[in-house]
Amino acid sequence: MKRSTRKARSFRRGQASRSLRHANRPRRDFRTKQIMTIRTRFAPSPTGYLHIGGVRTALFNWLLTRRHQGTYVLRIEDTDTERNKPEALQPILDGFRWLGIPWDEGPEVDGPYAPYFQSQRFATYKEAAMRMLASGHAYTDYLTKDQLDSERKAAEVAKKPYIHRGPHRATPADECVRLYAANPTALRLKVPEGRSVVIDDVIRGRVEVQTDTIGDPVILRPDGRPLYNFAAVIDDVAMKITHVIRAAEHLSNTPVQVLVYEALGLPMPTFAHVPVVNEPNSKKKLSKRDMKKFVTADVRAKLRMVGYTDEQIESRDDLNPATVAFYRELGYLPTAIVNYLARLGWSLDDKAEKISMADLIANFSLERVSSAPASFDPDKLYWLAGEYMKELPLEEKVAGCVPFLQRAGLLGASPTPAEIEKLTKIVTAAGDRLKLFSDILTYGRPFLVAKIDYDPKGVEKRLKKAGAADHLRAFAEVLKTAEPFDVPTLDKSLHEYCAAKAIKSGELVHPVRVATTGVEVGVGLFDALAILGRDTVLARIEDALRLA
RNA sequence: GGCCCUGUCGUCUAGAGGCCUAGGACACGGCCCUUUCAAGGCCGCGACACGGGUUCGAAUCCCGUCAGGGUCACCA
Repeated sequence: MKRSTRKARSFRRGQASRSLRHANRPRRDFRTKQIMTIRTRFAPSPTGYLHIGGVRTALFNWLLTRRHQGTYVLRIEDTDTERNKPEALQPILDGFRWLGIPWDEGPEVDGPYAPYFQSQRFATYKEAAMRMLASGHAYTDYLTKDQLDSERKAAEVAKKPYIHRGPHRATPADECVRLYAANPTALRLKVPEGRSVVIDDVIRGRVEVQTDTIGDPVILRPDGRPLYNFAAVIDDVAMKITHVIRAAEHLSNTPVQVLVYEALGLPMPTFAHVPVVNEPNSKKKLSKRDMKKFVTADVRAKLRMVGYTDEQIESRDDLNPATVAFYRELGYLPTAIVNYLARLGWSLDDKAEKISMADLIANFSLERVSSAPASFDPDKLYWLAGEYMKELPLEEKVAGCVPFLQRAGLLGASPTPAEIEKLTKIVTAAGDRLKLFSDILTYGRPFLVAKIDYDPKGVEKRLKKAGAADHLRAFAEVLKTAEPFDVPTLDKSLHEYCAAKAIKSGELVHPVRVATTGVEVGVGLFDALAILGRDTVLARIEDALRLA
């Protein structure tokens, strides 16, 4: 078993290098049975938020179709009507649009294989299930939930694996059809005995599973709603999906699906199971459940800074670092998120980290997707966010900051040209310090409030220091006549003052910074003074002297 | 527990029998620059899970062990 897997893997890698070498002729060289256009799909269930791991899977699907001029489908798997809420779809759609991962077919855009909601396709599943019932590939099962549970428990007590086989397995097909017509019930797939199912996975190689280890799964509920393993197959075929690219957690479902393809005599797609995304510094899957545990004190502080109350953080389940919404709320650039996610478990070569969307599209291949799980690294995402922010045009940076300032009450609903001009100066002065749009709240605050708060630590360290007050008073006199009140002049004035008094520039720079901005950390001092303007600077120094 | 998957620096990865004294990136530490913080420059720390084979030669191929993970629903 292990042997065949490893062989398949090295075989796969051999293929990868070949297709890399002939990257200019992908269509011809692409190693699949399909010659026709590639069609992939991402099939979320409406949960109310976009999970970071799901986005990566979707991205891989999307990237493959962009590279090969294929079609990317978004299909909504909402068959579990008890759990899914219709309004829970919008955040997912919004999220993908914001990230720049549009879908060619699916909700709101439709397409030739509509509808793209499984809840609207029940007739199709029913029809297919009836065919399986008639051909003897499925059978009726009247066992109740309680009976099933006790079977399961009995197997557990006996320490035997629970492999369900219903009482009607051996019932002739026409009898099952009659039974169902008279009394509709759950339908199960009749898993063949004593053979194996082989999955030829692009990422994992050859995977072989014995059918005797697979219980007969329900494919249709008594009320006609299909189960995932069944509906997915029917839809993938109906929507002509050529490549099923999904999370590795679905690998163990695949044998069941393969049996459904076989039972219905349907063509099989190429499978690619991408490894799961793990929690930061962990070997555990970044789970959809208990995401609340990622809301650490640090995370909470950031959310509060951008304007969320504790109640909101508590009640909304998308405000945590496992969702896309979280990064959007904090002002991460979507391009950085896409780049980061693409590199998580996939690589272009031995060097590339920052890869543009165009390069991603030009070079993405399933062959270079790692087969081992990858841990999500918030630090690296943060770094990339900064890298992308550096190259964002100034006007776009300013525009990105505006909503954050408005929410914090530092800017009105419709900013005046003068306000935008000032903000542009602040953003310019902030330079590379601005990595996230929300960083403007830190760097911009001293310039946007009428009255600053003085950081007690800064006051203690810089203003109460011996000599600081005297220098501050004397330098304020210099500032009164500095003309023009701009960066070069201020720079020159301060250094001349320090030279004249024979003090190091730091002895004056630090007190002036704390006096005029209230804090020890911020944009360059002369930039700060110039933005504030002479009157404000003098007034704040005067205020500060009362604390010194 | 059964089945399946996976093991290269803390993390993401390069690596396809000799280009490996194992490369890059994030993080971390130090120094430089400097007006604080960023940014930038330089330097450093740091990994082939283990044990057997095969081979002149193994991170790479084979076997085993160990470890981690995924999954075992009338969820998806």
